[in-house]
Amino acid sequence: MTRKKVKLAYINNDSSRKATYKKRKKGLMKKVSELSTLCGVDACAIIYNPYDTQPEVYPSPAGVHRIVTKFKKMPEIEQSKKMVNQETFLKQKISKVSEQVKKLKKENRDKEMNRLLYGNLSEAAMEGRLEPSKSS
Amino acid sequence: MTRKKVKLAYINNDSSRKATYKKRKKGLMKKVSELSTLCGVDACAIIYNPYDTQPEVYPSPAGVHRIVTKFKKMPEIEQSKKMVNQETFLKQKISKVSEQVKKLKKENRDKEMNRLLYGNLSEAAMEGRLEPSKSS
DNA sequence: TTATCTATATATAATGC
DNA sequence: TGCATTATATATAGATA
Repeated sequence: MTRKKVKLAYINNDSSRKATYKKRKKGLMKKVSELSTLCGVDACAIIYNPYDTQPEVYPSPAGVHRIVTKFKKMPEIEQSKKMVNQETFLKQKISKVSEQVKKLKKENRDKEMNRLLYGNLSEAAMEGRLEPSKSS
Repeated sequence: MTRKKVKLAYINNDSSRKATYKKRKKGLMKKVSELSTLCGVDACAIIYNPYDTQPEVYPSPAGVHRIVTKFKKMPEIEQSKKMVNQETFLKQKISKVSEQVKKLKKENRDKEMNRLLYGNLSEAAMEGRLEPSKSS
């Protein structure tokens, strides 16, 4: 049974989008609640869906108001410093991959050095790491 | 290696609380981002931690402001209707368990009826469903 | 439509560097 | 402190009732 492997894009099918929304909203609210409890932080979430004029909030309208008021008092420039968004995620992922690349390159250099010193070509060749560098 | 089984309560140990905060905040922001994308909803999150004066927000300060403004325009009573919080979670759990209890009771009645009609005591007894009702 | 059921995907606690 | 690993726990897509 193939169950998942969802691409991160707007779900066109109405019923499945709604179903996903319901499940994920519940999960999200639980996560916010857990973070608050475990780490003693003040957190809130507001979700507007197109099916409803009212937003769904955590922890409560009053709680949201209190946090929002705190937030509004802060100058926008200060707020930006701690912004967390998709761009940040992507950047994190990129730097992680870059690190891996660096590590692999070093590994290759070591292998190559080994080959030159001891003529141990077979092992490296087996691992497919010695393809001639194509003219790119 | 025993790895997890965390109770949902404030983590006293400073370093592990901070580590947990970092991980879970990241996960949470990702979840908000995914919900927005998958379901095309307008969502935001604000997290204040004690280690920092600035909150961490999704999707951006401007986005939060926009959503928050929408929220503020709404009368409080309307807001309450769609409140999702821990109380709601608990209520949901309770009603789910209540349903189970109802189902099991019905099952027991059926079993008992069967016994009376056909004298098929053994099966029901094996399943441990025929304990005498205690005076409670 | 809502609820339940599982196979899988994802998140994350503990650990070592 | 932060990052990487990995064993587990949790979330959830898809199917079914």
